[in-house]
Amino acid sequence: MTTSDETPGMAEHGHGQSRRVRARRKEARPGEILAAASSLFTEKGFAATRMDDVAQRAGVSKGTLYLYFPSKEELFKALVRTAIVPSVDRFAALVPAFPGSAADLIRLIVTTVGTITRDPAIGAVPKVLVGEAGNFPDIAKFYADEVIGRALGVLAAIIDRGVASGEFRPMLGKDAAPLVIAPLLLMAVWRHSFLPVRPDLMDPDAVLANHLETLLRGFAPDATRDVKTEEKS
Amino acid sequence: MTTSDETPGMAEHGHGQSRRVRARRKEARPGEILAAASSLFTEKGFAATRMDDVAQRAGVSKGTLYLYFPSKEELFKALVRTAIVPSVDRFAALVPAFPGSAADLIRLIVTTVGTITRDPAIGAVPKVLVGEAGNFPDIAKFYADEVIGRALGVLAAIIDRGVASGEFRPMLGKDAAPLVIAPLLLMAVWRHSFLPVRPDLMDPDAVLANHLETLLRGFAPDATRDVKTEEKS
Amino acid sequence: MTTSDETPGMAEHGHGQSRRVRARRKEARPGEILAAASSLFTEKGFAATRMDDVAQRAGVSKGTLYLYFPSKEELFKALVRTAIVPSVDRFAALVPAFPGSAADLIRLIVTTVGTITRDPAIGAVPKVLVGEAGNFPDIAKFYADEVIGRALGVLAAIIDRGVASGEFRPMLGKDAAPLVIAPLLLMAVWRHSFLPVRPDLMDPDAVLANHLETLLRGFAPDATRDVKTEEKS
Amino acid sequence: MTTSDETPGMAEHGHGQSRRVRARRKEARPGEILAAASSLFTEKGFAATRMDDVAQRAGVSKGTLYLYFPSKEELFKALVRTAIVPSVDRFAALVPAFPGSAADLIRLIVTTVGTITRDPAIGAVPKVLVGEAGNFPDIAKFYADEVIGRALGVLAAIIDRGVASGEFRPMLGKDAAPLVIAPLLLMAVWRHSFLPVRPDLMDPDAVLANHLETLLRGFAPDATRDVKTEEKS
DNA sequence: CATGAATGAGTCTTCATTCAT
DNA sequence: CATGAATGAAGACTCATTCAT
Repeated sequence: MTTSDETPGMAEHGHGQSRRVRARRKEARPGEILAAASSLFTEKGFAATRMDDVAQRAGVSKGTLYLYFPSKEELFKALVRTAIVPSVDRFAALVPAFPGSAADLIRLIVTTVGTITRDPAIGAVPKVLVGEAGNFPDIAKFYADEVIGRALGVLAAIIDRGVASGEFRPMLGKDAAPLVIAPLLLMAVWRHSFLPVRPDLMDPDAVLANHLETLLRGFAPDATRDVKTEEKS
Repeated sequence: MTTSDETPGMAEHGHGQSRRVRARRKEARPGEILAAASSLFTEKGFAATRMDDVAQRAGVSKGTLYLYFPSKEELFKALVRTAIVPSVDRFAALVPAFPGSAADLIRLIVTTVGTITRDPAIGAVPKVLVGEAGNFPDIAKFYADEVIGRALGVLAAIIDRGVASGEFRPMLGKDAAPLVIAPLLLMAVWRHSFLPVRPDLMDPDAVLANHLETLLRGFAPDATRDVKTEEKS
Repeated sequence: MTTSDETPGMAEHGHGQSRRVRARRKEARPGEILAAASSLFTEKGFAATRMDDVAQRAGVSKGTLYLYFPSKEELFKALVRTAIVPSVDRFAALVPAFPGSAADLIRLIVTTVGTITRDPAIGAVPKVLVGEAGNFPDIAKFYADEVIGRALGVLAAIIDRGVASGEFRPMLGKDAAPLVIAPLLLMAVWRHSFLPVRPDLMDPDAVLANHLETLLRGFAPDATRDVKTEEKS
Repeated sequence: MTTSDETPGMAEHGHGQSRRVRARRKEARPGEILAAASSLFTEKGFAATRMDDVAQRAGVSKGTLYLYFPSKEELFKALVRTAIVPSVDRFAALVPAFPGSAADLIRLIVTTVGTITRDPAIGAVPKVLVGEAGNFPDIAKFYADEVIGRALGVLAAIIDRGVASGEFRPMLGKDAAPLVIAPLLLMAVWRHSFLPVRPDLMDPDAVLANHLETLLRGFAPDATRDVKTEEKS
């Protein structure tokens, strides 16, 4: 807020070059800090991460942190905003224009998200949120609204579309959407929390492959098959 | 407020009686403390829970905590031990003796665990572990070994049995087991972290019902059907 | 608040003595802390006094401070409350019952307050308030209401009484009351701020003696008076 | 908000003109900074005023402050020097040449100073000094020497002159001089610290009028005097 | 001369842990 | 065994001061 880039074009006239260098640095700072914060929040959790550590890893002093983010909590919120929201936006934009079937779209989403969660800077967020949501209800609210709500909405719409076209068996998209992402989240969390100590227990890639297979088979309509054993749960 | 001085006048009557009460209390203490710790860890996370709060909710003094648990971390480990491990044991014992089909067994497990995760004292643990695993690798290891490893092992065995008997389509139990619990964990976390702020986004019961339906349909073998569109993902 | 002395009489039965000692210490703590805070606020001002210093001078640890006062500001408020308000109460109670003339009463008050302001623990307060009133409007309000307002009210009542009885020349007590205390405040501040560096500039006792003389002469009515009652104070 | 970029386009016209403006500005800078510092010290006290705020209110950058004043403390010293000392000089010069009586001179001084203390830039100084004298003994010393000592000296000389001429009753000017300024200081402080929160408690003008009346009556000699010259101020 | 980004020492406050009673 | 007053290390945040541009 105080760091608004006022009159950005003006400086070009005089010693524009020197300004340029400064400006580039100044503009890069928030990103560097966010990257440092992301990796530390992932490793240690929100509460256990000290601002000193963030500063050190970002290569700046403690005071500089507060030049760009007014508090630790705001730093985390900014992380959520910059790391997650754009991804959701991308997918939301994808849906209406997608040419293929609903199953293909789900396949695409699961595969892509599965890849994204490998990025520590992104996988961190769900992990931290799970741990800290109770302490910071406004963060939880923000995340629930901006990320989860919209992501589930997009998925539910896809599923409902598949149901309407007869591609999927009858069900409510709202009740099925969480099933699509549940294993993705589990894998993201797993990678960050348990894979380091027990790499043998789970092979994320094999699990995700099986997830897609099982999910789409499970969504398929009855057709003329005789697999009508499972009625009510 | 929570620290109601229950039965304050009782002890005055006689030593025998008061001692009885004392003794009974004394044995109950660890359990009361664990219960208090569990609910607080759930609500606020491990780092944000103060020993003061635990003492208050347990109705004892802060010093008493340290009579039973040498540190906050040990308190948490004890919580994991007492709250989770027995449940896993119970299920592990169930598997070999179970008379029904593999699908029935999975149905039983999912339903039962789904109910269990409603108990805040138990739902807490995964949530806290996710958030704190990075800080306390030995806890993560302990939990990965004692709980996750064994739980997944049990599930994998069931699935492999179902595959062997032709009840399920060919797959590795190891790769499928996580799919059984992923939505269960998601619901447990959801209940604790986001349900309070966005109760409209998800109906846990409906999701779990759909989970069971989708999962078992997805596990079913091909039979003589023509749903052979999904080969490799 | 959390330190409520519940069931204070009960302990007498058992090891009452040991409790006694503890209790005495615990009860003395707030006073010791207030005394330390008072002297430090006097010497250095509110903002420049570190809680570390207060703790050290009070002979306790930093944490102990927060056991009794939830913040630095509350510590200061408590100081105002305990150091000043009772004195004002004492004088307010004095006025209606006083047998002598209005002049005698003013003489008594000025002399007594003059003595009181020698006590560093009390002289501190006006000094600090002057410096910090702008930062802590609620403290200023509290002090203006509880101390200044009431003190001026008492003095104004005395003066109005003197005017009514013909002992003083016609004037409004409200406009004259501040004149009574102005030199007292000046002396209090002087003692704390400038006496140490320039002890020669002013002799507080001689000034106060002259103040009394000048004030009561100045209050005397015109007329054919022989107001030679006030000799030396 | 206070930092309005006044005349932003002016400099673009020509170098000669812009340089003029610059030069004029440059000379005005110290005064602008001092004015900003004065108003802020008044409002918030010395310690609670940030150099950021001073810079902003003065309309310059933080770095510029240090171009003119090497430190916060020196800034304050300069404030004392420029705001107060000249006033005292003016009065000191007045005394020997004054044609009227001692009472008239005191009347003049009290009235003038009473007006001056309305200027926030000047009323600030005593207020701040009171609060900070303990922290900055050299400031206190400087102020006690340069301002208080000389002011009291001037007043004492006037009073001694009045005593010598029989206009005043016998007394030491040194002991009476503080009485002249005590209510003035009280009013100055009052205006800054308490008038905002309790405007009803005191009417500074009425009090000062009564002060003059009471003081001069109180200074008058006993005897068969007819010093009934002073009616209303 | 002027700027404002960067610094880091210093301060308030919290909380796990200890120990005299 | 139980208590709770006391401790002090640690962390978030502020702000006077510096210096490259």
